[in-house]
Formats: sequence, structure tokens, C-alpha cells
Amino acid sequence: MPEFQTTPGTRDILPPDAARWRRFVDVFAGVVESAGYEQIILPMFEDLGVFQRLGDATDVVTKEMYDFVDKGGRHVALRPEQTAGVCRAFVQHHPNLPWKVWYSGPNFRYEKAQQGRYRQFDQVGVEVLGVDDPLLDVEVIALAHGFYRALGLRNVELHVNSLGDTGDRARYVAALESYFRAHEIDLTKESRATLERNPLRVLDSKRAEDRDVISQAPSISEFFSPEAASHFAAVQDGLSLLGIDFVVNDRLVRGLDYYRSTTFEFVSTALDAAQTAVGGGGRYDGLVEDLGGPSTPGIGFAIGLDRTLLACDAESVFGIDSSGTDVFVVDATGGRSALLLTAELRNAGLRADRAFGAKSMKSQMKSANKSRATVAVIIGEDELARGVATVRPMDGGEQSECPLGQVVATVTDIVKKAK
RNA sequence: GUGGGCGUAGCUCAGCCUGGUUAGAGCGUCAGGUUGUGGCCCUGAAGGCCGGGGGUUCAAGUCCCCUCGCUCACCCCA
Repeated sequence: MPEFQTTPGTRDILPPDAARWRRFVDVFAGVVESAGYEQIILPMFEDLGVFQRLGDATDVVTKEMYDFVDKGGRHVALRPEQTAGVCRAFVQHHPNLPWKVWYSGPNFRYEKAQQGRYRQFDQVGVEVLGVDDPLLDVEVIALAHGFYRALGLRNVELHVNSLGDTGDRARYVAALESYFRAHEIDLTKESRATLERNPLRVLDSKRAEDRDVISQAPSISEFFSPEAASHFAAVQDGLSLLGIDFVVNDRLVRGLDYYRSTTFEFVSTALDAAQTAVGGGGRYDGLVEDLGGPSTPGIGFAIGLDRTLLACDAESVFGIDSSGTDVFVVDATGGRSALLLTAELRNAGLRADRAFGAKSMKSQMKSANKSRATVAVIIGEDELARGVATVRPMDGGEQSECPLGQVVATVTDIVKKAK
């Protein structure tokens, strides 16, 4: 056991997995940039106050924030998500409306790790500030949906709900609380504890003993104002227009206090774990105002890399990319020829690798094979003396000789044909 | 923070119940299999304070306690 290891809840993403992570973000960027979203890069830690707006009644702020006091006495927190940071940046910089941004990168929470949940976890996501059109909700949901499809995932369900406007939500929470209080005796003690903190979250209980009480609980839809009802109807209509399947799940309540109106979640039915949500989001009209800005509607979603990649594994899609190098230079004459040739090949745009340490030709050929090179270029004493190189296709084709000056052209030709 | 399971070679694991000669396998790595050439095959080598500490015993990878870590679940979910 080495003296130092990754600290709990963190881990190294080694090759070749790291390349897969990068492709994941590349695919996401391609999807959202085609819809006019621009990248934003936020600090990884901010004043704790920025994140305290997430909700007082949740454990999120009280025990799961990765916070500390820095040497200047500032109470800061590693960002637990990026929505609050985006809103803070919006208030700080006054961008033109609508502000459509996307982001990727690590977030942090202080809690015990389990499958698909780490203390440092990566997300990609988008936020749009300044538009309350329900058709924007549809666009945002459609982008997430399109991204899952771009990855190749098929077993992802879209759940949508609305929490109504601020007044609706407050009246619903009150009604829910009195309902659960009346049936407290039938709830598990865990759910009774949740009831004390946040009645909405009781709806999220997966415990079988709670199921009956929850199924009889009032639905948020009974509390919709006419405006909230028509907004939600327009969202559903838009999704149908795009041919995106969804289920209305009136038990879907997101945990944070700032959510209003449209909420949605993507659930992988391919995952066999306690955590099956691979992404989610919703409207948070009011968050910008909470952070000291003008009243501004907002909506966004975040998608977790770890869990989404687990879903990809479960569906055997978006696998590790096993593309190797184009050409491997074998030099049995000391290595100076390889130094020169790999430089020339790389300058010509080819992926070229070589061995170091003056190994035997056999050993270097093994390395060439492992590099999955399309072609090997071999320089032995004989070639060096005659000013030529042996070019050997690694798929078993006939090898040939060519003058050193034509190696790049010859290799380029073979690599092109192989593709 | 709470509970269950698990820590033996780089990786996946056997051995532990029923303590006893130099702790094993597969894969991977490295080197060979004559005269300059990969994959398949064959041979060989390197690589382990058996997570750490304490205890029981003539003797501990094996039994007991503690601790650290991983993992699954609970809580919570950004």
C-alpha cells in the first residue's frame, strides 16, 4: 500500500477512460453549440453565500457542502453545482438577454461515496437566463434528450412535472404537509423525519411502506394557477410536437428550494442501482433575484458524467475508443533516425510513435504491434547505409522499401487507404 | 453521519471455515525461442511487510480486537 492514495470519494481517471470523458464533453458541446449555447467557465469555489441560496431546509447546505475558511478569513465552498455560479456571474456581468450558456467540469459534495456518486463529480449542463417562454423549456429538455441519443442511449425515460408558480408551490406544500401530518402514523420514521424538513421530499420516498400514503397524497396539479397550468400544457404540447416521449410524474420534486414551474428528470432504466437519474433540471425563476440581481427567469439542466457513463456501459454504447497510432518507427541503429522520422511524420499530420532505449528490433516490433499502428517504418543498419526505409503494413500486407525522402508520402498513402 | 460486504502480485481472483515446510493461478509486463521483423505458440524472469497495528499460539495470509481504505445501501441529492 503506497503512502499516498486518492482521498476518499475521489479517483483518478486513467487512460483510456479519460479520453472517453473528453469525447463525452465534446459530443455535448457539439449538441448544445448547434443550438446557440456558448461555453462558460466558472471558478471551482465561491463565497459560501452563493450556494446557501440553494435551500435552508436541506442537508445540502447544512452538512454536504465542501466548505472551508481560507487564509484571508473568507468562508468559501467548493461549488456543489454550477447553476448558482451562473446566476452569480449573470448578476455580476450584466450580459445581454437571453443568456444561453453551457458548462462542464467538476463539482464537489462532502458525503460518503457510492455507485455513481463521488465527492468530486463531473457534470455538463446548460442554463438560460432571461426568457420565460414555455417553448424554451421544450428546447432545453430537447437538448438533453438529443444528447442522450447522440451517446447512443435508448433506455432513458423523461419525466416531467410542474411545481407551479411561487404561490402554487407554497399552497401545495402547505396542503401536502397537513395531509402527511394526518397520515403520519402510516409513514416510516424516515419519512416522518423528512416531513419535518421538507414535505415535498416525502414524495420521493422509495420505501414500500410509504407507497400507499404517497399514492393518495394531493397532486400539485390541483393547485396550479391558470398561468402555471397553461405554461405546463404548452411544454407538453411542444414535447409532443417534437416527438419526444415523456411521462408526467407529479411526484417528481427536485430537492432544491429554488425550483419553480417546469421540472424534469432523465432516468436510466438500464441501471440496476439506487441511483438511476442520469440528469435533470428545471426552472428557477427567482434565483437571480435571490442573488441580488433583477427579477429574471431561468432554466437549465445538469447531466452527471459518471452515472451517464455507467448507463452507457449498461447499454454497451459509447465505448472506449480504441484507435491507435498511425505509424510506429522502429530504429535498430541507435535512435537518431527514429528521432528525425517521427518528427517529419508528425509534422505531416500523422500520429507517430517510437520506442526508446535502444531495444532489439523484435522488441520494437512488439511495441509497434501494441501501439496498434497501421504501418511500421523500419530502419536497420542495412537501410541506414543505403539511405532507405522498410515500410511494413501491420495488417500482414507486403512490406517494401523506399528512399528516406519518400517515407512520409508512402506512409500517408497507406494510412489513407486503411481508413 | 449510520449499517452490511470486502481488503492476498500491475489487474481479476484462489488459499482463510478445519493455523504448520520457500504464498499460488490466469491475464498483463520484461527477456529469450541462433544469423534483422509484431500478432499465435513455447520457455524463463521480474513482481507480494497477504491494507496497517495489537492480541491468542510453539507457530497467524488463516483465529480475536482495533484502525484505515474500498464497496453497496440508508440519510440526502446539486
